[in-house]
Amino acid sequence: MSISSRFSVAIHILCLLAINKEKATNTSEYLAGSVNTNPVVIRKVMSMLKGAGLVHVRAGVAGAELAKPLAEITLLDVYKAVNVVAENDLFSSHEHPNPECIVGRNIQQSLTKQFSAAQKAMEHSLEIVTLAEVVQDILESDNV
Amino acid sequence: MSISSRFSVAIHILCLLAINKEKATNTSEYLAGSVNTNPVVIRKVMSMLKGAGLVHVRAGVAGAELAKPLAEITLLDVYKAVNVVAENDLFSSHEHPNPECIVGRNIQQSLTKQFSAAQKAMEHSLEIVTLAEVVQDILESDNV
DNA sequence: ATAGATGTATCTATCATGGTTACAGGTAAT
DNA sequence: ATTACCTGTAACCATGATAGATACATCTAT
Repeated sequence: MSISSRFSVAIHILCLLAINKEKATNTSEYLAGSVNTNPVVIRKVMSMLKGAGLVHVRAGVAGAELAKPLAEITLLDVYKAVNVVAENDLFSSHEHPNPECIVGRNIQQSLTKQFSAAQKAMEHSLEIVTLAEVVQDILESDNV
Repeated sequence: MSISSRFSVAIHILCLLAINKEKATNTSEYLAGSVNTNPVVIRKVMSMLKGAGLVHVRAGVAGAELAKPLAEITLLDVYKAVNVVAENDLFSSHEHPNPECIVGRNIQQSLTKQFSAAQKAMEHSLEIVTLAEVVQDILESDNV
């Protein structure tokens, strides 16, 4: 299993919006060309980013733009926007363990605790990085 | 997406092996009854746990037992044993972004860095918990 | 030899993913 | 207002992972 590439696509899009300032050229087709996918895939992701208030897009008018400064968008914001992992659902548990067994009737509570902690640790790691850092990374790599 | 319940099943099995000391009764059928699944599912998981050196099982002979003390088995050990997430593959990235775009040709390197950090944070959270704690949790919950 | 267990191969239904086509509806420019 | 071009979305498809199930080979203790 793997977390959907919708997340990486979303990051890609947002970075590109930040770098390419000419709003009107940021069409779903242009973005699809950079990501190397279908324009509809881009529009679906864009729709989620719009719903989360990260971008401004208008039906019928070419181009999208960031709704916030780069430094105010964390990777966690993007991750939540594109809904790749549901709340407390990074790990799945077997359902309906046998309540007549001591392990069966108590393990879920314990698993939930540990799984939730692990998921939070991962999400916190995403929370401390902003898109500003990612863009800077990209610019620096390109200058080498 | 969600990480396979093979992981939670594996934890369940190991806890049960620790609690039910009568080795001979720990057959795949008995374990399946507690987990509430098919005995073959149990045997598949058991096969992976055996490969990782966490349990002793012998073909043809009923029952399994832990190969190590509970306190020496971390959740990370189990997670790796059942192979639910490949190395550096918790997050998937879109492949073949456009190398003619500055974002396209540099983002993967940056994503890999961030994704790998997030995955490590999650795995570290699993590493600091041993099965001994989970079993204790189970016993305590049951005594309330 | 037999009974009962593990080890696996194989098949199935189900579901998420990513890509695609098709089209409805919005907007701006002529 | 017509046109050209864009976004928004529904619908469909191929693919791959998952969890369950059947079937059977193989092993071991009695």
